[in-house]
Amino acid sequence: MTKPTAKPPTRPQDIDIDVLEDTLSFYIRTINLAVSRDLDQRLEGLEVAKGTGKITTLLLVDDYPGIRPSLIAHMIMRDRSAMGRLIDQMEHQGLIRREVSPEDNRAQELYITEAGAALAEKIREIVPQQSRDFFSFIPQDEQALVIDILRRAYRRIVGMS
Amino acid sequence: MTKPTAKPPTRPQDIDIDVLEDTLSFYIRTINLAVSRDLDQRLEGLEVAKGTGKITTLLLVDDYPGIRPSLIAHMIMRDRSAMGRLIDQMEHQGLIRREVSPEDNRAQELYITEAGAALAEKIREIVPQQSRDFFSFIPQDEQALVIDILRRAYRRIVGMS
DNA sequence: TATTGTTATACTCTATAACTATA
DNA sequence: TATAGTTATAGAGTATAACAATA
Repeated sequence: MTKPTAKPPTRPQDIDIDVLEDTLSFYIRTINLAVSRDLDQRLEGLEVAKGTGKITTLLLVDDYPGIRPSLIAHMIMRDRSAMGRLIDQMEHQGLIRREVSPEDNRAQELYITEAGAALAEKIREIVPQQSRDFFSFIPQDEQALVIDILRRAYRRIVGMS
Repeated sequence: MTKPTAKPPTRPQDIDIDVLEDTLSFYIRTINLAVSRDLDQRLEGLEVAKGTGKITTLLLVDDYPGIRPSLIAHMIMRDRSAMGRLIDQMEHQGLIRREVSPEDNRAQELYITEAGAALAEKIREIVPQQSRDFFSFIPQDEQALVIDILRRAYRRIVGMS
């Protein structure tokens, strides 16, 4: 048994990532970093950035006037406390407003503002486009395939199916 | 034009997620949250948790004695400053150690410790298993398909191909 | 007793820039 | 002048638990 004399690799091409090579969670986690950073750049200055929460919240409040915070929290996989701070922020930015539910005084109802609706419109353009651009090196049919499978995963995780 | 009288949805099944429905980045970002949380639970107490960085670093240092921080930083998509703190932490935990490169005094070489090697062994079991378990509701062949496509995305992003 | 949302805290990650030492 | 790594800092996100009000 001799000490290994091989020089360590210096280029990404020379690296074998071990068991991570076949581990889906690894790819989800690393690609998430890259695509999230890219998205943040695209959204720069647009009051929405960092974390999937704001975008989804804006769209859902726009689509469903009166929707409750706890339902959105569920859809974006955050707890109520994180959701509360998200809403605080978006309310201060004038994107949404909250009312106490007349039916259940514990609960709130969320409504979009004019500024929020305008931003939602922009978001609907930018966000899907960013995704297509970022993954443009993956052929369309393969992208559709991945989306199809991950959509089912998401729906299963949040209990949509 | 009358005010909408429809009641807002109260169940995930009744929600349409708008343009996010066909947006790959959305699924990557949300599923990342869920799978990362699940992985953290599985790794509880194991000195490795939060962020893909530690796991990848441990495996690469174990596989490539003398590998440089900047190369690992590149593989895990972090900058040198984040990498430095990661190494600090793992060094304090006794998982790896660093030496100054004899060839280039600016550079460092990373080496695994006994404790680190032992942990790497455990990681090689747990991490792929967690991924398989978490995504077990996706049929094997579909999982392989997604991995295949995302692997190419990852390799492209970090310049392995 | 369970649920909706709030508050407080401590921890981690992130991004940026300025810095040193060496090449 | 460029590169490897360090340090400092400010901002965000995360997780947890305890809490108030209502049902």
